[in-house]
Amino acid sequence: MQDPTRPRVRFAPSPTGSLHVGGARTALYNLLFARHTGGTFVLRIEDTDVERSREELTAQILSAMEWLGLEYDEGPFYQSQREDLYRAAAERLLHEGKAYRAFETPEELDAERKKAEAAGKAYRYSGAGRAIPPDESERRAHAGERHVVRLRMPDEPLVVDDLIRGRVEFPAEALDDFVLVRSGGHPLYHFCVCVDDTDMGITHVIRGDDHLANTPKHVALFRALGAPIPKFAHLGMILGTDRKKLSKRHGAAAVEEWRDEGILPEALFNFLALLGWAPGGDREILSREEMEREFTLDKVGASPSVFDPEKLLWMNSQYIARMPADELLRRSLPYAVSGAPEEPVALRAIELHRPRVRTPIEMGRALSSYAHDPSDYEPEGIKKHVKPETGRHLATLANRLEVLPEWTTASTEAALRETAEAEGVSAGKLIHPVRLALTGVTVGAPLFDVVELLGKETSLRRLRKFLETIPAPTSV
RNA sequence: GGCCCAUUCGUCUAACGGUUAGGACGCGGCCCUCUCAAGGCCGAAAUACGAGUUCGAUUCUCGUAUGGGCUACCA
Repeated sequence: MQDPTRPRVRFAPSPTGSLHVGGARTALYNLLFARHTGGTFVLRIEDTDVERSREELTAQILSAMEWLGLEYDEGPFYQSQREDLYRAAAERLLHEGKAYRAFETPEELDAERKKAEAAGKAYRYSGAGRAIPPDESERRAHAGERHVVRLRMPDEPLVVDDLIRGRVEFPAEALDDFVLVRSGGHPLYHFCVCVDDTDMGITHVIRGDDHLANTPKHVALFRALGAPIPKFAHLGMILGTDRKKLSKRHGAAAVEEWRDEGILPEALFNFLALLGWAPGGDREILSREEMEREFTLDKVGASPSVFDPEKLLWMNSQYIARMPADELLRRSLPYAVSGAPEEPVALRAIELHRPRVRTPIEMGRALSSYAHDPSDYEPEGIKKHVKPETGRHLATLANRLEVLPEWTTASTEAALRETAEAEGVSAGKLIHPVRLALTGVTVGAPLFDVVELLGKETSLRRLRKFLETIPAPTSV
């Protein structure tokens, strides 16, 4: 049963697209608010637009929410299954004279709108339906005449008390008698929202700024419904780097795209939480518990924020740095497409590469490099590090390594340095080509750690294979 | 067009009338170093503009500019 002293909030996506990061942030703030206050987080799917809503998109949104850790307490409720409720509410509003039927056709309305536009005036619905006596309205409806149901808006200004923006007043002239129910009988968005928020006992509406201008409609509706008016908190929009509302044009705008990029759910969660909210102090990396403990609406900012993928990636690397090795291994393994070494080696490789990767995808690649010999060598590296005498040096080194009694970071490094000295070159002259030989690339973990992890057999095999691909050792 | 919202380093943000305007990402430098990272230290970088109110404005008010949102029988 609903506890009247506990807040109830909701996230209400409409399944006309995948879960957008803006929507995810809204859901996240609702969740944090609910957890902080001991309230309840309800999920409601707004699928009243039968033309645009798609079932598979609902499933996609649900799975993205689960992945991100956006768990709800009640729902999902589907508006498409609650039409009786809306119908009854519309009936009641009609009965009480708070709403009325209007019989204009869409074409007539369109013409009026165009006329107003041409005259340079703001369009408003004529209000003709208001004047139709109830019995006539009833009769025409029963006769099957197509009509919509409109709300009778009050003539006074409507005030929205927003927890983030303060008091916002909307002049009465700006508000139209908007449509509650379409001529086909389908209830419309604003109507469903208010009926549902009332029915579900929603106490706080936390949503995007794009709904602020709709809020006076909702206030009027709640009043007409005789329902308590929830508190509102309108969040600033999330923008792309060009300061336009974030969308597909900006690249990844959907949660699952970031998932596919290798962003960890906890990193995205943390990043999104900080887009518009600052807990105070200088902290950037916060645990879920800390966020739940410290989240309050009064620390949420009103201005829009630009989504910065660069910072997200940094945050991801911070989570990678803090993750237990076995867990990081588990999460990276799916990306080790050409195999991974045995677990003991893999766990050590994790530690070696942890500070060098920003995603499990990169880690997976690093793991694979231990299981598979390089198939080619970075051309730039060859050019830079392979000199005429390099082959000879490497051959000498290989022979020396071959007879090493023990194979460790220290012993192999000593062997290489001794070789270099004997050949009269700096250690770097050997280190770089050896890295190229063993890994195929010029950058990576400290060489002798790699050598030890690879083991004697693999290291020597890769070294000799490399020797075959470069100019033959010149004789002394 | 009308209505509404927003405006601190390039970006995310702190500073609830008095601060050398703080932190983080990114950027540059130095240190560390076999490379690349990570890490440490240092640095450049902001109160959109104009009026008020006030002894004093990033902070309060009003205008301007810029950006955004809404203005459907979409959500």
